Amino acid sequence: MELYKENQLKVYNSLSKTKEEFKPLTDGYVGMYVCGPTVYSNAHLGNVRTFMFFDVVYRYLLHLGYKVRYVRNITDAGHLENDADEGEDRIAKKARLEEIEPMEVVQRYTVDFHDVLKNYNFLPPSIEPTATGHILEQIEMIKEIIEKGFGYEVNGSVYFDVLAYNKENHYGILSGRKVEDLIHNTRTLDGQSDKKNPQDFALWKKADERHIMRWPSPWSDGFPGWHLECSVMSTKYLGEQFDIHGGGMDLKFPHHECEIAQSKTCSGKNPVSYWMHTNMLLLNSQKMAKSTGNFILPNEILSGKNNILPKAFSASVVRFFNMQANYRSILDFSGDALEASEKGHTKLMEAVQLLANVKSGKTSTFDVLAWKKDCYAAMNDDFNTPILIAHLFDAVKVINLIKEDKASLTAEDLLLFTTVLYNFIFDVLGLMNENSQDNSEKINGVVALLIKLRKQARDNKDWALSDQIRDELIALGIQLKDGKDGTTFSLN
RNA sequence: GGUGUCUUGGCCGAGCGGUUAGGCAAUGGUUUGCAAAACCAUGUACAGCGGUUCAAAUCCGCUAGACACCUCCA
Repeated sequence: MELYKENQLKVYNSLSKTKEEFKPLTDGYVGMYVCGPTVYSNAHLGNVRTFMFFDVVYRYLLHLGYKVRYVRNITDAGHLENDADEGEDRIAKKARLEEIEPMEVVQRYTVDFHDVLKNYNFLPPSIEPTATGHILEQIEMIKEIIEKGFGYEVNGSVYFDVLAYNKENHYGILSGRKVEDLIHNTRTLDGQSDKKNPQDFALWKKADERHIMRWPSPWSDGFPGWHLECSVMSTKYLGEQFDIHGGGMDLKFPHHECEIAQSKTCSGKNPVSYWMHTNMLLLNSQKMAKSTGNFILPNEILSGKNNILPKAFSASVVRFFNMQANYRSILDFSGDALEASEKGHTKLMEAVQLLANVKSGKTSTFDVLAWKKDCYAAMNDDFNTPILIAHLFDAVKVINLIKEDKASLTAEDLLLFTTVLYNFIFDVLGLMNENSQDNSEKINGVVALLIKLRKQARDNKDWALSDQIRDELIALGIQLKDGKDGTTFSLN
């Protein structure tokens, strides 16, 4: 039997602002769409926090036995700078600055993005569509919106008529806004707009002569508005209605609001059952953002080449750090916090390694079934990874007690225990045991030899020599650990 | 100005009406030739004020502070 049948997942829905029982539209199948990056620069750690959380959502859904179609787009056109209607296409701007082709920018940062995802052990989504690959579909959708009376053309550009939509619908339903309030509080923009009212957003923008990213359309040579691509691609690959739509909190308004308006205009239905939003990652108590320069790049953490952290950290530690906080909470990034996570991560992984050599006993002193239930309960409760990790440390304690002969598990329990632990650490959380991968055969052999020599010295009470071996190894980053059953080591 | 979220022990961070979250650090102990590492045990909290309740970190109100969105943003 599939695990999802015995695990009732609860999901916090941003739309209802409550935790709801998760019921897919089609039993056993889940459609999930997550707003991906705009590839006009490197994805920073704040961006990655969102993708990392949904990676865990994806992993857990798969673990539960759901068949998941996970769509995460790449925005490679149509994402405008400043005001969505007066600004300049982000990709095109970067290309002009760097004097390269727009698609060269797209390629460079897409490759970088994928490099980061690989380093951080992400599962690839089922489909990773691009905006430029769906210009035709976007034009079709604009036509449909115009036909239904919610889009209008002015000077070659097409806008969505928010006030018309709001008569029968609630524009602002997701972000808790009212159109009337928006009208009062919208800042006056300097550029003259073709729009009927400032809340309207662009579906298609006419490109001026210098604009290099452009496509022909019934209205003008131009490019699609940013909000459109997600409506188009989610509908195309997941249908008019699908289960989960994810993204960062900052996309709630206006991006997701616009998506709802566009999709609902075309299909007449609410497109998404569960809206999930991740909270922001802070650096120096401020939101990480490309525009302010307040950010750190994921690969800079791995290399240690940055001005923020005292040293390099592994991808798995960064994952662990992220998962120790709830995705709906603001998380403050700092070197101290990462270092604390690193130690906890090491403790966890060392216990996992110990587990491989643990022998079963006649009785079980630990209730493995109850523990397993707790682990699932944590994840079933809106993907509560911090609670899951707390339970994983219960397991660490048990493993260490077994090592000290103060606890035991029967063969059957030990197998279950190991399976569940591995499932959650590696399959669901996507952590990696880098330590074991780093130890090459040769290093293992050499250190084993030194341990042997040191043991001989110690047996002869030649403390000077044994301490020399120990101290010089530690200087090289190799930590010897004297235990009851001999000496082991770990690399720092 | 509008809207929303948040303020937990030395630090990070769960909990969201009654039971020890967890990690890091600290203290004591076990272990060790001495150490390191490891393990075991332990403490200090819920921004302030007021209210509801048998019971509040948890619900309500006010005050102070922080952050976010309202304009591109994961």
